[in-house]
Amino acid sequence: MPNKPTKETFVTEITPRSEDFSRWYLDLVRRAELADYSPVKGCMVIRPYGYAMWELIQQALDARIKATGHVNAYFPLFIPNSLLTKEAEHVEGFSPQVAYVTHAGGEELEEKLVVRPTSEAIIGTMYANWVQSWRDLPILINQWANVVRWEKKTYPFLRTTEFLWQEGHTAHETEDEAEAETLKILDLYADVCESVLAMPVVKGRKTESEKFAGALRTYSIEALMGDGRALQAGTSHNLGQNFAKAFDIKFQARDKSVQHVWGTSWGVTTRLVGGLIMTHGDDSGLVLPPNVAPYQVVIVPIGRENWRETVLPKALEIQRALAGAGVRVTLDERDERPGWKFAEWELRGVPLRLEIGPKDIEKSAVLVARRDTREKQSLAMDGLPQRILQLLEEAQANLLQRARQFREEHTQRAGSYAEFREMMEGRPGFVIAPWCGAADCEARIKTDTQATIRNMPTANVPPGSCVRCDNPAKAEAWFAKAY
RNA sequence: CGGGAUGUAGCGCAGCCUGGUUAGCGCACCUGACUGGGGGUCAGGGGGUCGCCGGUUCGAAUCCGGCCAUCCCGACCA
Repeated sequence: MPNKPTKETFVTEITPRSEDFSRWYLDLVRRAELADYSPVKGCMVIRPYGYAMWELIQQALDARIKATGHVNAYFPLFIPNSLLTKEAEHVEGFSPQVAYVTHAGGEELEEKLVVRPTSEAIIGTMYANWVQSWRDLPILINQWANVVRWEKKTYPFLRTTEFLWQEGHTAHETEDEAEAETLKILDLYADVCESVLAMPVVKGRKTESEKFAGALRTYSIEALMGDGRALQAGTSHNLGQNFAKAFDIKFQARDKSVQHVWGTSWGVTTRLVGGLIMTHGDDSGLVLPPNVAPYQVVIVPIGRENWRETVLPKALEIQRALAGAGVRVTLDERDERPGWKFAEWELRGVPLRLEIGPKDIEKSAVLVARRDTREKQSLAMDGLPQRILQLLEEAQANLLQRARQFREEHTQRAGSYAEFREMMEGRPGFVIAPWCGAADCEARIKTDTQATIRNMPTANVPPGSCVRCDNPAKAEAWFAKAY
């Protein structure tokens, strides 16, 4: 049922966040035209507005990946099945999710092809040909690609059968270098999340049971969504020599010995778009940080029947001035009522709305409404672009600050298991607790509370015993119910 | 893949139990007029193989069977 518009929400047709977070999210994805369901099960269409957000994330990430010495390349979508099966743990981990091509060209293929769920196998195979000497290292390659993982349960952006991502694959001379690379990328991801998406993340190491199939160690960044559930926003893996041994990636070292390379791989996906929605959105719709807003400013002309003659020229002038200052700006000159346009652009999360009407022109001013705070103020036309840039920065900073505060308010420390369970049943969020390191303890906690260890931010061993058993603690773990 | 629910216009739904003219409502959409600083009003209009296949019947959106899809809850995942 459509909701009555109120002063607070202004928007119809979106389930209130507090009423049903999941429906709110799905309504928003559809109404803001970010994505649409497709005829293919589990596969969504990313619509232009949603794709524009992904493109901005790509640009920010790509620039940072290149600035740290990596280069882009492209590897095939299809992988011969025999290659995928070379690394035992890797196959075992991925086989339930793999899609195969068995027929092509009107015939059954001699060897079925895997539609890549990730590219370690094909890239490792190529690296084996490319590496001879320590002088060939490191190899620092990234690719932007689509991958397919057959999922039982799908959800727009957060979990779809086909998704877009970037995957970096590097090969190094030493273990230390590979570990440094793994952590460097983790920092890079965290920086993009915080400075571009205004989405604070917790960096840490994954447990054995949650690590990437075939990796030595997996690190992740974890964000907290508006409903108190955690979202894995990116992963970085130290592959050790596992894939090098499986794919025979060897080099002659400085000391003349022949050794296997040390590998890493790392990725973030279109899931980030979902994370963005769930971090900042409200009952009126999306709230976009300026750095990922396809439009940072929308200009809405206000006026009487002849506004096209009286107001539009001024609006166009402002548009040109802002565009000239590097602002992504659009002018809404559709023949709709202003109030309707306000609601529509709020739904789409545009950070700043400029209202320009006869009254403003008279005062040589313009009315600015902020999406993040809903504050309105009149600004002089003089020096407007500089003031707008300043407001965009303020909005960006405010959103990060607000999200940080939300996370802090939803992060607790548990001393006992009783307390832990109570916290997990009560207000959702992160619970920090000492853990003994045993997989069965971890599994038991999941059965009892649905919470999993998201990651372990430090290598420090906390004093005392495991939150669930009496064994000494080996790590401080961040628990949460996760997407 | 197990348990529950739902498929009727782009979206949200009524009609089904108790079969029977032309399948209806709200929003959205199209045309026109008046409007225009927070989702306006009026008038006119377009849009449906009632998820698919089969059965029962003189007659099926409605009853029966099968299939498919989607959503919610549990086991796997970025």
